[in-house]
Amino acid sequence: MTAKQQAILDAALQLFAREGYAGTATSKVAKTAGVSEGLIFRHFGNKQGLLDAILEQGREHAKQAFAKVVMEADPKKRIEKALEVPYTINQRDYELWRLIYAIKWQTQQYDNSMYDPVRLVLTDAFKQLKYADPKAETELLLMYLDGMATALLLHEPDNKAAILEALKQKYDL
Amino acid sequence: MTAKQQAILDAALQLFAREGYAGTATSKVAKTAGVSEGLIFRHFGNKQGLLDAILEQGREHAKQAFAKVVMEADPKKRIEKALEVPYTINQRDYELWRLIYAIKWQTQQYDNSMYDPVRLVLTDAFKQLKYADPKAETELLLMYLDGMATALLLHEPDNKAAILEALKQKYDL
DNA sequence: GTCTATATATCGATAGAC
DNA sequence: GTCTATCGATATATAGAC
Repeated sequence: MTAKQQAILDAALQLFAREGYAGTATSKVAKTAGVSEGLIFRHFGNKQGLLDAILEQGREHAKQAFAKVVMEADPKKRIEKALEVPYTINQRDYELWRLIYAIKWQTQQYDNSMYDPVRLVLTDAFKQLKYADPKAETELLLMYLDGMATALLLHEPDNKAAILEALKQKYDL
Repeated sequence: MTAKQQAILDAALQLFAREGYAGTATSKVAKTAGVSEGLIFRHFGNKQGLLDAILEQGREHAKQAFAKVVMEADPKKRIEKALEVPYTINQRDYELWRLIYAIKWQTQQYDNSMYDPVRLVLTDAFKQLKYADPKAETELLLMYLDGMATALLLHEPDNKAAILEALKQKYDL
């Protein structure tokens, strides 16, 4: 990975996240990165290849974010760690996450199976804690995470901590 | 509103929702609607005007969806009605909502103040019910709604009803 | 209101030199 | 690895006839 390659990725991430994938011209990516337009195609094949390279980094981030949840043995602590996941996202990765969230609304590019390992361990936790419908509880919790992440990425509420507290209370945490 | 005008709006909504605003050519909208391309610009000025016309309809839908929540006098019933809002969306309006949700990730086009009247009445409800932090509870509930709407629009979970039940339980409903 | 024809700019992508 | 130059296709938008 050369410096110019990384510059292209950085510029593309920033522009794709802010103005959309289709809304961003490769010429603009090149100009922002300070490289020639041809270089983009030399390194990434085509525009889609450039997006794929960025999203691949994103998948790694997601895996890392949920690793602590999956590894937690205690069911109660596992749920608590899951609720905290959106808050563990580093601010400097926000643009990457905004792109991921924007892309999922684009044509059938949404891969929901990514969260299946998390589903498994959460359902198990709710089962151990004798919840009436562990599967429904899991989906509900994932929905909350989605809503919370959306709020953080789009309008950063000023009472973040209080919201998390109110949520934890609903799970007796 | 002539028949062809409506045909343009219908085609644009479908295509913008499925392939994105920037990703959809006006020529494709014209072809799908069965009209000439020039007619689009005659009626809507430019491509952005076409999008605005669609989103204006969307704002009306949103207002209608939350009307029953705002009008409910009983605080407990008000919260219940709010939780049910995503389920009241008609399936044939899904494309419109998908477009709205996709657009909100595009450059600062997100207008969060739209929900301010709902915020007001929900905070009031939580206050009446003696919740510890009514404002945090309101934001939390709105996040739930966002996550739930996302789930319904993107992958329609098979246990919708059970999820709503699990959620209602958390508010003693 | 609607269509055909066209202007003009920009798009993604390639070729070839260094 | 990187740049310059350029291609053909397609984009938004306009003009003028009916």
